[in-house]
Amino acid sequence: MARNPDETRFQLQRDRMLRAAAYCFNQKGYSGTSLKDVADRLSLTDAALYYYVRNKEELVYLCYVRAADAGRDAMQCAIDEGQSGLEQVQLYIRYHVESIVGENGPLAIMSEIPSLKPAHRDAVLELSRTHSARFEAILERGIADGSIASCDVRMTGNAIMGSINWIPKWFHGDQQVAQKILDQFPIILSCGLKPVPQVS
Amino acid sequence: MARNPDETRFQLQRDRMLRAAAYCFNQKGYSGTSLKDVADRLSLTDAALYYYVRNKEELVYLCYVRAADAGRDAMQCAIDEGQSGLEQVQLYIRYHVESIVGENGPLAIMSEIPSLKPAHRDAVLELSRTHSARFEAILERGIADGSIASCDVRMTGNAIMGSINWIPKWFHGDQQVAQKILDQFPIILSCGLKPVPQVS
DNA sequence: AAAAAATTCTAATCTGGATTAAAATAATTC
DNA sequence: GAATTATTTTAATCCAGATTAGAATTTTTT
Repeated sequence: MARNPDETRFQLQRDRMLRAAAYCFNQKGYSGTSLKDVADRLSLTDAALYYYVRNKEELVYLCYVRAADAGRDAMQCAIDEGQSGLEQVQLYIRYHVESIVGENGPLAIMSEIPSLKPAHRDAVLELSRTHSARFEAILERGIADGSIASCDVRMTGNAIMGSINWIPKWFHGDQQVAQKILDQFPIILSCGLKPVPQVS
Repeated sequence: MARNPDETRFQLQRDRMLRAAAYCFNQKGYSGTSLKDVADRLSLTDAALYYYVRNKEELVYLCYVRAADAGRDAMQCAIDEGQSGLEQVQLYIRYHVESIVGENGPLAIMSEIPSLKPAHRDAVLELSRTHSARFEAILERGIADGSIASCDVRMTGNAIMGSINWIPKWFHGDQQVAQKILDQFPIILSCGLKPVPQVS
């Protein structure tokens, strides 16, 4: 009966589940969280989860796809809105961080890609590679347009993304902190990129 | 008979074990690596590992302590050798990265602290907190001596350390890459700190 | 409000991989 | 080179936590 397939009860509940799972995985690690832990956060029984996912492996997989989607969306917005390459980098950082610490719930840190089954693992790796490549393309665009100093885009990309990816390890929901991250990270991670900084 | 307790056969073999375990954990994730995986890398039986550690939990714990020690040593050298705060930051990054990608083997990424048993978890968290605090102290020293621009040291610390901590996720032993990381990371992560960069 | 479909629960089973016990081998000491 | 100690193996056991089957409940449809 739902107009939009994303509004269906099933989809909504499943999404709640993915957020609960992401929270647990980030907090207690993959092996440290049982399906019961996830179920408890939803006031459900562990067995109920199987109505939404085939098994734990698929739960992880879906968490990762969800995280990858958020990253992709953040980058797309940044590309659409930013003028220079530098601006796009800064916007991307802001938007991605926003989705990590913001209200659409925690995003799972992709710590366990290798334990996914081959098909899922390959899919996630593909998303991950594409994402990196697109980020490096932004950096190159910035170098071309002069907004970013010449640099090794592969290493620079890894450095910046690493910083972002690590956030869930130390951020635990405090909104004061969330605001600080949001304010500081785009500056910290990008001001080193400016070829001719302000002398002020 | 060994002069130095660190030279004893037992100690050496255990250290090999920790490196093998760190490699597996970083590569395949905690849950994804069985004790057999670790044992295989050493041409041993899984049961033989129990001669060196009480159980898997302790194996993880020791990996983390080892990683923490490396970080601590890197920072101590940096503090001893660097003049300005900025220089200390750059040296720390270089030394720490060196121990991550260098020959004293992979260092375990601390992804599973929460699944350690309380006593171990607390010990590792303590090491971790101390490390962060010392790094922030360096940043503050740099701000005081003018080599580092005023900034939120907590966030800046998290950003830089996150970048470093994430390296094992994408570095898999290629020594070409190792050299690049070593060359680039200190620059990427610190040049944004300079209050008055060179105009060149 | 009965029937159908969707969702959740109870109560098992099932299992991979951790762990243990005891025996076998290798290294060291005397 | 016999005795002692250190290291590794073989061959079970053991168990937390994933998974399943089927019943119970709740929601939706007609």
